Amino acid sequence: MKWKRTHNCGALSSQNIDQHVVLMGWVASRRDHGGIIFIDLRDRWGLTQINIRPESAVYEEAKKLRNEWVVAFKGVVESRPEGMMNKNLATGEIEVLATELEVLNAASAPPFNVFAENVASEDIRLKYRYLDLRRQEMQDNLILRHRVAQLVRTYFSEQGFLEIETPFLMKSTPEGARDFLVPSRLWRGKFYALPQSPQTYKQLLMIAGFDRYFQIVRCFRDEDLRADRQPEFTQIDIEMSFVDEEDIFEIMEGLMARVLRETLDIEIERPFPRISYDEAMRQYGSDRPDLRFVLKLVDVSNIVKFSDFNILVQAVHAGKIVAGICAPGCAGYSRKQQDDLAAWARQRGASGLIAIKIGAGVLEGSAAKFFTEEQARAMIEAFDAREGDMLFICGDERDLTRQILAELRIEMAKRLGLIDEKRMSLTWVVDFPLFEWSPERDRYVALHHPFTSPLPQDEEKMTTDPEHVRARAYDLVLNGLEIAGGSIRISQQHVQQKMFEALRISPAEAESKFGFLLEALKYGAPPHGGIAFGFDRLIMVLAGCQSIRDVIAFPKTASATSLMDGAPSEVDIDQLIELGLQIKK
RNA sequence: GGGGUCGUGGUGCAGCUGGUUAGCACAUCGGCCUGUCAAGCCGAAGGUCGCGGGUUCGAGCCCCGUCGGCCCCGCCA
Repeated sequence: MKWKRTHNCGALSSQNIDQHVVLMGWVASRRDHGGIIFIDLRDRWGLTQINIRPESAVYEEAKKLRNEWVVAFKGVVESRPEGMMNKNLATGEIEVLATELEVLNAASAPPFNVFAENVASEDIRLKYRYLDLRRQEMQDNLILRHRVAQLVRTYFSEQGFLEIETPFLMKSTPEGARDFLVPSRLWRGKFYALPQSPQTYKQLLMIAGFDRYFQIVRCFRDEDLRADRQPEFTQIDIEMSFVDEEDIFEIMEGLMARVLRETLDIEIERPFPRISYDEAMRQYGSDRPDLRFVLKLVDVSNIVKFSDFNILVQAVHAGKIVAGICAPGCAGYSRKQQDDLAAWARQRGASGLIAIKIGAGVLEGSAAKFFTEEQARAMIEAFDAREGDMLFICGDERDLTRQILAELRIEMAKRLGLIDEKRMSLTWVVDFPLFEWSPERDRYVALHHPFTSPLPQDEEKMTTDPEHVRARAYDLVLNGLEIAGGSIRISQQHVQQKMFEALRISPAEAESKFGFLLEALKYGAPPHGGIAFGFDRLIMVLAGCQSIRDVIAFPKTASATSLMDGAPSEVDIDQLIELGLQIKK
């Protein structure tokens, strides 16, 4: 490198005309006219056009340049001729007339074009991730990610929070997701676990008196992947002392308002709406409803059960529910379209999907005959349906019905264009159940985690009626995506013990797994609670991406491998021996 | 663990109900061209269709298996 860079590729403008500059970067595009040659020089900050004239000393060498070569140009900033300015380019008013050129590194022809609109398939992109990351879109995503991370740090610091690091090598926790294990060399046969979240540590930090903690921290869960799930992902982890739900909501709403303002220039209304878990399930069939559109589920069991619609009457008598959604303007759906939707529903386990057209104040179609005039009116009223709408009705077990209608609700919203893509809809979902029955484990498990406080008025039901105990737990839902979740924690040891009892974790087991926390709770634990944001998911939404892989520099594939470096891989036998491990095939 | 979908020159795609030399664009290489901005024009090289097996006179196309990408269910306190 012969020279010092004076400017980056996005810095120059007509302010710099006549200045002598040195630019360094990658060749994004070469336009050789036989005489004059134009090079678009690219770096993180932008693109600057280099002009190489036939009479230039570097002309012959410049002819050899190819895409993605790394080069340095010395030259003079000139105004582009009248009519040759490029308004799409920040540096479009100027160009650099090259006087000297140094090839810093020639490059092989890249496996895909970095500077093109056609994006390579994802496996190729992942294999050559360092090239994929050169693309503008990926650069923008990671720059956005950085900006939000900085915002988060600034915001919480201003609010009196401390960023404190917690261990990555920790004790394996039995509840929840599968742990990634790390074998101990010094303690043969023993293992560390990578944290699924710093949950217990942040509670201990509250007990230690730090009062307000946050951390942007990596978490690890050995579960199957999805578009919004990676085996390692990043959380904004937060915990606060001497607070209740309101305090936490206020701080988090402040954070979201600021992030949305400073990234997307969106002013969000506060306080955010709240909906109970029960209501969410009833009205939307989901604990993370997308509220960018309405389209509520309506339970019509009480109307249908008096009709002559035998299948549905029987369903209600069998303890199932009959519910549906009203798809606006869909009365024109053909027989085939209806059948396809029914097949779609059956594929998801429904016994069927009944379509009922709405006429002028009456029901139409083959199902209409089962309803009296009065029942028909009641149906129309329940759905707030209008002429030309179509009801889609499902009659199955409560949870299944809701689940299918929840999916149908989203599917229809997409088809009918009911979703305003620009809108950011934030909602708190509150009053989650504390427990959930696990058929596999034949016991109750914590829906959130075993340190979640019950609602005080439900506390006595913990052992007698676990099903109906509500938790002081809350999720923040953004456009149908769970982006944060948290709870007020148990800060009293006797409640914590009751929790383990309800989960059928024996005192001995509780002692061995969580003894340190139980012990800590004895020594003056302040009331505390917190929340954690899925940082990748948040960035994904802000960036308008469909997958968190696009906002993570080096993500894994859906089968948890890294196509670039080949992880996971087999290891040297000596490494295994040292750890006292033997592979069983 | 299960379901779906995709897999064709370096890259992105096309390839009709199976039928002769597998097309197109970009990239690559060579030539021409002094104002482009994803430059243009002319030309060349480059694939046996992820892999294995089967059906057939004949398979990129059909069937089975397998590997890989992606999406979903289960799973994810």
